[in-house]
Amino acid sequence: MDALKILVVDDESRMRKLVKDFLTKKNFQVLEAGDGEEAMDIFYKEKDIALIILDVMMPKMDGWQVCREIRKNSKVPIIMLTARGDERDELLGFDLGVDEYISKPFSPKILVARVEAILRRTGQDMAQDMLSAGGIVIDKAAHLATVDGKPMELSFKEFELLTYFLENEGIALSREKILNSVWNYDYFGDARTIDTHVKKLRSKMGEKGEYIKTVWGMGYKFEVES
Amino acid sequence: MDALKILVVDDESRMRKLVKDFLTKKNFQVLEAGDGEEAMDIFYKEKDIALIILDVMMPKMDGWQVCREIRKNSKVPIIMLTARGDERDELLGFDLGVDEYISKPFSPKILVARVEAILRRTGQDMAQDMLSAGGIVIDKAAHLATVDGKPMELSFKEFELLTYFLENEGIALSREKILNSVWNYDYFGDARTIDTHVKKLRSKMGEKGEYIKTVWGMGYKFEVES
DNA sequence: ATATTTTTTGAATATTTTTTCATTTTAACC
DNA sequence: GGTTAAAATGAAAAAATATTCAAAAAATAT
Repeated sequence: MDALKILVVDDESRMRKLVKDFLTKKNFQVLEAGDGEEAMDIFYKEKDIALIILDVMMPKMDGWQVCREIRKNSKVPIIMLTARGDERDELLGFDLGVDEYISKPFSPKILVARVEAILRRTGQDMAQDMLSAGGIVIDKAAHLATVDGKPMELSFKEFELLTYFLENEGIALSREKILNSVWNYDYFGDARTIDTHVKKLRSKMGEKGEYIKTVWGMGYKFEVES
Repeated sequence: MDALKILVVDDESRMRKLVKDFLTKKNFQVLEAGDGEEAMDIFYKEKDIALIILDVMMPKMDGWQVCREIRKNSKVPIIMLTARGDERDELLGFDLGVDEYISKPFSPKILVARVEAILRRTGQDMAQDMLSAGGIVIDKAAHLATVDGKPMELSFKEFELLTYFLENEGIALSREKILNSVWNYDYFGDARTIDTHVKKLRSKMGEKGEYIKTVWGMGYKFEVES
């Protein structure tokens, strides 16, 4: 999984470094720009910037201008760094499509929290780990599986197994293959243990348990209808 | 600390619901009135309304009348919802002591921004860093958490942990992840220490302790209901 | 310094999951 | 149909994991 790119725009290099340090620690890739023009350059060159942190006060092209310019082409989330208590700014900003404000001075912790919250909200985070087929939905982030909207109470292994099935919809999977993927590769117990798990899965899935089909002399296959 | 009360007056219930939804999310308590008379009733009955959002066009008693009536006794901030581009209205309104205009149709985001700006301006603010879910409210600024309005006595770590849970509502969190976020990333103690904190949190949260769910073989998840 | 509170640790206990295994049922083939 | 191999089932043992408690250690306040 690649790190998400965050562009930090501020004329003070110390501030950039501070923010960068904290975001880097959280496994983001941080790009820096010292002024608005540079920011635009980088933004257009790099195709996949996930979020921009923008200081309002900058020489040449200020934060608002940069924001306006970017909004012409992109909906990338923008966090503005403002001086404390300037609500006029905020009003202006919300019209421009700013996602969040953080007033200086701020704690890096808050910054990081907001960044993560926004990325989560805009669904860019963790690649929206969702899977679905035939009314069964798997939300990896929540570690939750539902049938027709109703949550199933699955154990860890059951969840993993069902996920593996969904990821390989329509493909016949040998017990060996399942064992190697869902269990550890060095596992060496009885292959029949899979049968038991399949049994439980099927029963917890109700009538949709039929989607897990037995492939005789071979293993199992997840398939919706036919 | 109690949520601030906002009175929304509009004859269209759909509009009221829309506004209510957004404000509720930001942790305001929203009261609704379908016409001017009802609005006056509620305003006099409830002593501490922090702000009123008032539609101009209403049957019986229109927005102006309501505004005039309220201004006889109170300086509570008033936001008027007007049809687009009716400047005559605005002129009239400023004489009457209207604090802000928002012309329909508006984006709820803007509405929320204005509301918060006004409350900040009039010093009633405190909305800042609030989080809430399922009757649990966290005021980061005050470092205070409440269940159904009743404050919980949380230690520092407990507070941080609960905050982290709220910030990641619905997401399964591994112990490792929790450790890295709530504790320092270089912390290297026993992961069981989380369990102990969870236990205490749950007990202090009363029956809502159930919202912190155990994700077997994985960690914990904060989730309301279901 | 001393007292108090918070945080962490470690071990006992409880719970849940996973695996095993014997038995029954099912499918494929003659 | 009868035979055989494979899969489904159910119950129970084994393993893994979570909860709880009490006490030690650390941090804070007095």
